[in-house]
Amino acid sequence: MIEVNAPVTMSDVARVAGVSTATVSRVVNGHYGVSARTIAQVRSAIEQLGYESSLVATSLRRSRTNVLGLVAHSFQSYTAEVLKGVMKALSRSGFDLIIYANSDLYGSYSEGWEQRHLARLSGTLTDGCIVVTPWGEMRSRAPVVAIDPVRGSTAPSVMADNLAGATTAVEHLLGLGHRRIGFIAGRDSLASAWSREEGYRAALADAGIPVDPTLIGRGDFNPESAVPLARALLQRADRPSAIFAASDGMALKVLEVARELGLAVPTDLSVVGFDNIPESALTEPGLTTVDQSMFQLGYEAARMLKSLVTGEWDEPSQVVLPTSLVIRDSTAAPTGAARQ
Amino acid sequence: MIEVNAPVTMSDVARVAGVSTATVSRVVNGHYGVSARTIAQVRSAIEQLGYESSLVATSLRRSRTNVLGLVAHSFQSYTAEVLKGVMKALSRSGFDLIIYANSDLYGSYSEGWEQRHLARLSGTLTDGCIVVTPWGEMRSRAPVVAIDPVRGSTAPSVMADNLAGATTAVEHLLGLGHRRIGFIAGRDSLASAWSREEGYRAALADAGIPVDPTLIGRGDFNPESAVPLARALLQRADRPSAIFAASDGMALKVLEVARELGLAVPTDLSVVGFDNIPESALTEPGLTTVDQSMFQLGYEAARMLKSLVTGEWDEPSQVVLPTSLVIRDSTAAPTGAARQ
DNA sequence: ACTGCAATCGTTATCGGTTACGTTTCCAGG
DNA sequence: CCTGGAAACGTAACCGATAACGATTGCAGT
Repeated sequence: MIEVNAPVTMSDVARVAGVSTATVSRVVNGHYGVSARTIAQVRSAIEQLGYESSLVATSLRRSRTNVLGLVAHSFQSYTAEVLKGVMKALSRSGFDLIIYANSDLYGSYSEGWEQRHLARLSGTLTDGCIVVTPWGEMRSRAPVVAIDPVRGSTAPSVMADNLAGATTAVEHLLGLGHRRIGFIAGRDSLASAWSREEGYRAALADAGIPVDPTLIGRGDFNPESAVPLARALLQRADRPSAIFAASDGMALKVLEVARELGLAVPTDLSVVGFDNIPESALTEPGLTTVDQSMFQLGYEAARMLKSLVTGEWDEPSQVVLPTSLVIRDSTAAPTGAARQ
Repeated sequence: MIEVNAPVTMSDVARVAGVSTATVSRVVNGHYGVSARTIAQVRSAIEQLGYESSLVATSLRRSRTNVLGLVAHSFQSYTAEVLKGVMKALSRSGFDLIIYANSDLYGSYSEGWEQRHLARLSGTLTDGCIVVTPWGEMRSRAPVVAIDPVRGSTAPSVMADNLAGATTAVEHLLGLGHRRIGFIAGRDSLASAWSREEGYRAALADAGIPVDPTLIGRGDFNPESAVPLARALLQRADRPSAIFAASDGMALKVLEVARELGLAVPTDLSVVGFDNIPESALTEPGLTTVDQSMFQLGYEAARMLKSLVTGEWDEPSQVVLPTSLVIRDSTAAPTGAARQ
């Protein structure tokens, strides 16, 4: 009779098979030095007891576990999309994935917890990690690939071509005739936030329009952070005719604020976001945004991590992925009223 | 100087602090029996070395880890939504979450791997698991909560009110005037598939319409499985004027097949799905479907698991959540041509 | 000064595996 | 018959932590 409630360990198998745990281990791992007859005995005992090796015990002793980790600072649409890409890349690769999420993700709580989790995992459980977090550079014994890294990081990373994407977005607004374009920036520490702001500035400069610092709001990619900034921009007498937000999450909040203030989009105000999260297609009006294929970000990050772990290393360590502008219904030419 | 590349263990801390590892452990876990002076020394050593306890080693020795697990058979929209709910429920609960995903999730490969992963995790790493998989009942030493369990399972589970949801969906079609309504069933082993079919039958029975077995296609919730079934149904001379699919994934494939066959939706064919995954709002036309709040499913499952793990146990073990019909543009009254 | 009990801290077994090393078995070669 | 060496297998150390237990220390009570 099989005991279902008691965990069956290797020594249980060893006892039943009449061998030592070392031999069981050799059979399980297919190592050399076990006679065919013994192998059969051990396998039969494993079958009979329903033995499964403990991931924990194995990883404590071994260096390679064939498990990769993903540590994310939050779990919204962005991360979910990234995750799908990661899973796709790991499909049939022999690597399993462990996603570690802590319970405080909804608040900003402690900045250091990703680092803590990374340390707790990478010492033993995982062969390497993908991190997607706005806080600091991660240090770890095992390889780490960052998605959307912090500014100035030289570690392996994958990111979108934020500069080009932002430039295109602003050029789109300029092409529609907008001249006063507000900007809501992302978290300053991230390379992406920086590049998106650079793109904004570059596009304006190219059009010969001086940057008005008062039209720039300092958000942090957290959607809520955009609310007061949008309110401030839109309640001004000389409000901008368009707002470019550095993320869709923030852009969607701009739409909300606009509605709250009685401004029609795109008639009274044009809004452009960045990311193209699934929700952006669902709003009314649909959000014009820069698609950065978070799926692709995850896919490439996982591919890179795999090659780092296996020691192949055949490509550059900082990958930049193209973006594309997705034009929906939140942008239009400015009306006379909003035009200055 | 801090060594970043060498993993710093408890004995490193002990050496620096001039105490034993047992004392370090006591300090880390806030146990009784350490003098204030020693605590300070140990803390300082921890700080200096950047020590983080290894999750693996800890969980091997301890019974409680304050980590819950999630094992899913695939990682599509459905699971992603569930996950968001789980994370919300775990927010600030003191429980962290580990999601284990294997690399073969894209194929159907081996039916047993969830059980294997569950065994590998629940022996040690996690205090309990949420499983969302269409295969079999899971046995584990630690508590397990199933989302959308297999039929006849008496284990703790969370599921939508599939019977009522399906009934409402079919009644909606009947109300529009449809009389020949096809059905594409889900994986037979799942309680949800069974109930949705029951709802289909019940609604027809209530309307006094005999069930035509040839109008029922046997899918398995995998979107691809719906393709040949939809083709078969729609190429018949007496094709149904409406199709109710047991999942959105399958319903979206029905839409594709209809387009391929030159049938206009909803003019020539009405389609209703079940789940309300995000994609269903994006298709053209938008899919009428039964919302089962996968977010809520995840949320409730996590809540239940928490109380099972902490031994509270204050609620029934099989939770059923309400559903609601979401009417979009894929359903309309049948036209004369399609009406029989 | 001596005993007794807490408080404090180290020693060691243990969790479930892996693996270096040692031992035994077996067979071929001298 | 003896020896050598490879194959097969067991023993025990070890991974990084926890906790039962024992040993030491400090201090109050007599």
